[in-house]
Amino acid sequence: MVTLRDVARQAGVSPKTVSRVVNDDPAVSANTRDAVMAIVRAMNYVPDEAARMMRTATSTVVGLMTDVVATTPYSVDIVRGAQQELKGEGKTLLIANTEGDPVLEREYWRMFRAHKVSGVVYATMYHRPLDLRTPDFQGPIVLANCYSGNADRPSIVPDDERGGYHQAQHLLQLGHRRIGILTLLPAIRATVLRGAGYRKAFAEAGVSYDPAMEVPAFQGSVANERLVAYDVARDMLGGRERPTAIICGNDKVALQVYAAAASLGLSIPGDLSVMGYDDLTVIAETLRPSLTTVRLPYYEIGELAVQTLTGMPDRAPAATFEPVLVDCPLITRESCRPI
Amino acid sequence: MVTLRDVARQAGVSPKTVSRVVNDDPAVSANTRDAVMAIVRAMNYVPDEAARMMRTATSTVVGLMTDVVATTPYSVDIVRGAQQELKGEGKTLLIANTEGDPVLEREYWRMFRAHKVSGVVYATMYHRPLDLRTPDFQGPIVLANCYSGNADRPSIVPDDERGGYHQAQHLLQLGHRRIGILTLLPAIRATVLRGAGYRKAFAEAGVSYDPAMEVPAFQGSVANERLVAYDVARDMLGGRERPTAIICGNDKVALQVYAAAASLGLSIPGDLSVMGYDDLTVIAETLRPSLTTVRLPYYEIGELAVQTLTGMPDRAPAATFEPVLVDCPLITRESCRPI
DNA sequence: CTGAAAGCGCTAACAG
DNA sequence: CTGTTAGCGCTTTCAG
Repeated sequence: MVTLRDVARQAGVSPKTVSRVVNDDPAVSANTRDAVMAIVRAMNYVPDEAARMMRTATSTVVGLMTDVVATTPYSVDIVRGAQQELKGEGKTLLIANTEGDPVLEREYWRMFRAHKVSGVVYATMYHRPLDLRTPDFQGPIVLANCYSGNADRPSIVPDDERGGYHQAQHLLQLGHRRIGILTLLPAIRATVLRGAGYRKAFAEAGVSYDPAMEVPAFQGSVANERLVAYDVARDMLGGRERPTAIICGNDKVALQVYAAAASLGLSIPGDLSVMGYDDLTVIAETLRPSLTTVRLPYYEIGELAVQTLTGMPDRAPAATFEPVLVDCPLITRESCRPI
Repeated sequence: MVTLRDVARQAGVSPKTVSRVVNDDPAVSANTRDAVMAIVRAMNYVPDEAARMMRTATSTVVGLMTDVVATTPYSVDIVRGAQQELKGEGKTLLIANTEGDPVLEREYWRMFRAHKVSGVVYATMYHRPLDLRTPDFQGPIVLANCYSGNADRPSIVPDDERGGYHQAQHLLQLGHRRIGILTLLPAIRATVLRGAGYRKAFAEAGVSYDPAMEVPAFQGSVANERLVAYDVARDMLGGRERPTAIICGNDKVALQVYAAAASLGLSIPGDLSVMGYDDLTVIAETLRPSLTTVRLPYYEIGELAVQTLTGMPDRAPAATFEPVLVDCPLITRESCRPI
C-alpha cells in the first residue's frame, strides 16, 4: 500500500505538504503542488479514509436509514437523489434497511456511530409523523418523507395537499364535474392532506364537493392493506350518474381502474378520464393510454435532505423546524381529456 | 466519546483485555468478560471502526457498485438480499451508483479502496457479459446479474434459459399450441437464452416451434429502447389464427398485451392466456386478472453474491469461475388457463 | 489468562 | 509557504 510518506519521500517534501496538496489547502505553491500531484498520480496514491477519519473524527460517509424505502419501487429515487447530491461533495452513502425491526434499527444507529457518519438521512416509506429517539447517535439527522411530531428536526416531505389540488384542479379545468375519488386508506396522512387539496380546488372552481364520491380503494390497515380498486371502480362506474373522471390515490389504483373500465366496455379517455398519483413510471408510461398522474418528488426529497444535512452544524442547537414541502407536479399524459 | 481506555480504566483492566472482550476472544475468563461487558453497556461504548480499520487494514463494509440497478424498481431486491446476508455478519453496505458513467465509476473504485471495503458486489441492470478492469481496486469482487467474458471472476446470474423453459412448458401443459412470443430486444442475452428454453419445452412436448410467432416487443437499441408491445400484440391478436396464449419478455410487455386484448374485446384468461417475466409485483399483483409470471430472483442473487464474497480469499488465485445460475421460478396467478 | 509497548496513516498544532 | 512533533483509538506482538 502506498502511503503519504511514500509520496513525500518520492517528491522530496514533508508528509504534511503532501497532505496539504491532496486536501486542496491553498497554502502550497503551484510548483510544489504540481510536483506532488505528479507523484500522487504516478504512484496511484489514494488517501486512507480510516486514518483520515481517525484524525479528524469525522467521515465522508453519510448514513441512510430506512424502513423499507431503499428497497421499494416507489421511492428508490430518494437514494438516487441523495447520491447525486453527495457525489459533488466526494461523499458516499452507507445504507441501512431496518425492515421495520426496532432491534435492528438500534444496531444500525450504533453502526453509524462506529463509522462516525457525518449525518443521517432517515427516510420512511409512508409520509408520516415520527418521533425519533436516537440515544446511540448524536450527529445531525434529516427526515425524508416523514417529519417529527414536535418539530425538533428538519424534514422534507411531499406537498400532498397541493398534489391533491393539482389532480382535482386539472380535471375541473378540463370541464369534469362528476369526479370520483378512489383514496388511499383514510388513516394515512396523505389521504387527509389531499382531501383538503380536492376541496380547495372544487371551491375555487365553484363546484360543490360531494363526499359520497370519495371512496377508499384499499381495505385493511396500514402496512397490511388490500387493494380493492377494481371492485370499487366497477361499482362506481356501473351505477347511475357515472363519473366522467376518476382521481386515484396512486398509480396502482389507476391500473385497476383501467381494468374495471375495460370490463365494462368503457374506453379511456373517451368515456372516462383517469388520473393517478406517484408517477410510478413502470405503470404510468406503460399503460395504454399512458397515465396522467402527479409525481411524488422522491428524487428531489433525497437531494434536499442531503443539502440540508450538509448545511447543518454537527450538534444542532435546540430549534424548531417546519417541514419543507416539495411540490408534486402534474405529469400530463393521455388518460385525461376535456369534456 | 468513550474509548477503550475509558472502559479499561473503569473496569480496572488493561485496554487489551477490553479489546479481547469486545472481539469475542475466547482467551478471557468468564468473570473478567462479564465485568467488562457490564461496563461496556453502562458506558454505551461502541468501538471506533476507523481505529479498528486502520489497525487491521480491513473493514466491515462491503461495497455495492451498480450501473443503475440499485435505483431501479426491477432490481432493488439485489440490495435487500445483500443486506440480509450482511446483517448476520455485522457488516454493512456502501453503495455507489455509476449511472453508467466510467469516470464516476473509476472514482468510486478509488473510494472503495480508500474505505478498504472487504469486497465488492458489482451488479448490473441487464444480464450481460462484462470485462471488468479495476486498476484501483484489488480486493475480491463478485458479479451479480452479469458475468465475466473470460470467466475470471465468480458471478451469479438468473437462469434465463430455464425461465424461458418454465414459461413455455406451463402453457404447453395447459394445452396451448398456438403461442405468441413477445420478446425483449434480440441483442439482449436473456432473449437468446430464453429462446433456447422455449425450443426445448416445445421439443419435449412434441410441438413444432414456429419462429414466426416470435416478435420483439421493443424497438431501438439497448438502453434506448421503445416499448411497442401494444401495437405488436394488436397485430398478432387481430390476424387470422390468433394465438391462444402470449408469452411476454417482461411484465411491462404483459401490461400492454392486456391493453391490446381489451381494445379488441378479448378477455383474459377466457380468450387469451398471458404470461409475464420479472414478477414486478406492482404490475403482476395489481393487474386484473393478476399476472402469471416468472420471477427474476434478484433477492437470492444479492444473498448469494455476498455469501460468495464472504467465502473468498482477499487475493483470489487465478482461477476459472462458471457463472452460478439461479432459477427463475414460475409464479402462478390468474392470467393463464387450460384450453 | 492478562498486560506493556509500539505503531497503523494521517492531520492538528505549532514552529520556522 | 513548508516542516516537526505528537497522537487519534485500536490491535499486534511479545512477555509475563
